[in-house]
Amino acid sequence: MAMTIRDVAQAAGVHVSTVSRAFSASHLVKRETRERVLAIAADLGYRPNETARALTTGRTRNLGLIVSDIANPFYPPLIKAAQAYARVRGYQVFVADTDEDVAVEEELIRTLARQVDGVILVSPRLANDVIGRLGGELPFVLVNRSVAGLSAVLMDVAHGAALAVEHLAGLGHEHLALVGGPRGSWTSAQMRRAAGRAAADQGVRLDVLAPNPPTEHGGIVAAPAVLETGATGVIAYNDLVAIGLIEGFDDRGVRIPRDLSVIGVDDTVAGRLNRPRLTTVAMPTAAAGRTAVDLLIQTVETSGGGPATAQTVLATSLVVRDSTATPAHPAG
Amino acid sequence: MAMTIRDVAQAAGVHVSTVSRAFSASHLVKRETRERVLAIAADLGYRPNETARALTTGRTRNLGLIVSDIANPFYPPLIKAAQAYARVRGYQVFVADTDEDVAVEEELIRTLARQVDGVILVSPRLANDVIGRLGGELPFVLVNRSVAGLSAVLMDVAHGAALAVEHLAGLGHEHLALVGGPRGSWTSAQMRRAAGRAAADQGVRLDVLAPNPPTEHGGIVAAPAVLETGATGVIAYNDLVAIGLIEGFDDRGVRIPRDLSVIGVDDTVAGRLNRPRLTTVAMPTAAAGRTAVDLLIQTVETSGGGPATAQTVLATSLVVRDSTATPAHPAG
DNA sequence: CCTTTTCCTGCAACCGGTTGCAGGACCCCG
DNA sequence: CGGGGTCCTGCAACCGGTTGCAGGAAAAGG
Repeated sequence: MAMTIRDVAQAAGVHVSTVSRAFSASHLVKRETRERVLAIAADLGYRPNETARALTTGRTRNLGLIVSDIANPFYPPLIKAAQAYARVRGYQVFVADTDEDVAVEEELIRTLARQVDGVILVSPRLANDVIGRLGGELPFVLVNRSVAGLSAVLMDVAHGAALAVEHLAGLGHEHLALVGGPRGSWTSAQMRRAAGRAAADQGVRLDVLAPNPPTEHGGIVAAPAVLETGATGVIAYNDLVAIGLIEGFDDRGVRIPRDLSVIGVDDTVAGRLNRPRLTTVAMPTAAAGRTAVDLLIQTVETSGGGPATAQTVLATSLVVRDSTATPAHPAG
Repeated sequence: MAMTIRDVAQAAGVHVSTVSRAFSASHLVKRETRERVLAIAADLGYRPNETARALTTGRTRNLGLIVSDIANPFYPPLIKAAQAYARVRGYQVFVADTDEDVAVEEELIRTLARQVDGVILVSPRLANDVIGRLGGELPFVLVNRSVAGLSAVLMDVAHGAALAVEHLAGLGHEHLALVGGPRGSWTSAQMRRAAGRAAADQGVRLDVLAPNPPTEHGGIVAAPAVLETGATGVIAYNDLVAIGLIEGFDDRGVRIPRDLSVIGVDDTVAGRLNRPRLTTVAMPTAAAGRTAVDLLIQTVETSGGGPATAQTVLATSLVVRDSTATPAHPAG
């Protein structure tokens, strides 16, 4: 079997506690003793058993990252940034996928609870009170969701939605549609409110269609309903939905951006690869991943340091590409 | 703090070992005792501490899944299938990303080693001997890589590559190019060999360009070199590279499939969304994920049961879409 | 030279479970 | 009524580390 601390102790002729301290970087052990122990450990190939260590210290140096759907291109940049940043901070990030299933989400959190020091929940679908309760048992950081008393990293999608409305209104569109996201989505609610306000300010009409699955298929399915509203500009919950919409429109002979303008949200590769290239609200996903890890580590390491909850809001911007244009039949 | 087994024992008026056995589903405890214990545990909100359990049993019921780049659309379906299937088998899958960095890959395996019962390595870039050595310390299952003595799930990309060559030759292309993948990629080596053989069989010329980063950018960069070969049909290492190539060609005024035919590998969403829709070799990724988990659990649970290494080969197929056509200037 | 500090290391309990062993209660049978 | 099984539960050691406490040795101070 693998080396244990006792094997090292024996080989070095010291007590296990000395070996332990040599590794915990304790200044409590004489310099030359520590160096000797570490040298012996190294050539015995000893590595401390993190599981055992976790049992006494209560700290695993692992973080959980829960997302609703890894296949959504919104997540990978966030995940990669979180993992890379955690690594330099000496932590490990475990990613799990809930498949958009609330029950799985809760169960996953419970399962993870004992194996990680804290969890990052990205766009969770759980109800506020459930999240709040769970937050009492384990350090949490939310991304794209705000719950009283919990730290969160928010992306200013409200501002992004407003920019989208203004962009379309500026092009001359007078009737817009908003294709919202799934039930329980904080982002969707934010968009809806901000878009509504911006539309009022700009004096344009805005119809809201929701809820919808946050996927390409959701977009395809929603396409006919959008056409029925008669809107000439559409803002979708995310890039995937936007792409689905475009596909659905295409099947009905409606061309983008000639007949209809479409805006997505997230700025994913999918939107960049799509033809026409998608106009979209860019979300700072990598920054969000890093910030979430930073916040979580901070919370974990100052445990009991009171309610050090922090909310960070990251800016969004509008990236104009080829899926938006002036309306085909300007009013008047 | 959270409930421990001792709290439950005390509340139930029994010894901790009895509580432990009540949970381990031991038939060693009287039926009514067990029911009482479980009831009390339930309303105390007790959940066994997996970390502690792992310490004595040596089993964590966690599996590691290491991929080179989560952002590559090839992985998500595999990851989702693996996680979903593992869940029904009572296991948890932790995903980690190596960022295409061999050093990170090895370090990750070492870090994970103690926290999981086994690891699935998807398209690893590590050298054979390193993998073999690591395989001695921890149960492994490889995907898209074959190393003597280790279980593996292979996708028959060789057959897929041959189909691609035959498809192009059948359309009338007489000069093909293969844009290979990164150094250390088993898949790339397989493709190369099989495509070479098929080209010879078909009596067409095949130029090989490698290595290349397995990304869209890698394709963009490789585009000029491909044009220089004068080939009229191109097979790319994967869909991402194919899409990059198409983008690179487009920048030079070369249209697909009018001027050049392009075939990808993997059948990812990216290829389906791309315009023109990508002709590609479909890989059974979801099945591979499930099979890998199955194999790994089998290996783990029959530990010491001898070298029960199994190799599973999954079939691939060619999906013809819009990025391939008859050559613009047929020879003759 | 003796007392006080400081520095280092060993001892042993503990984290939260699991499990081999032993013994008590009870039943069956002769 | 005694001997031999079953069945169940408690005891205690153990998994691989960590850490408060105590004590010995060396260094500092008087």
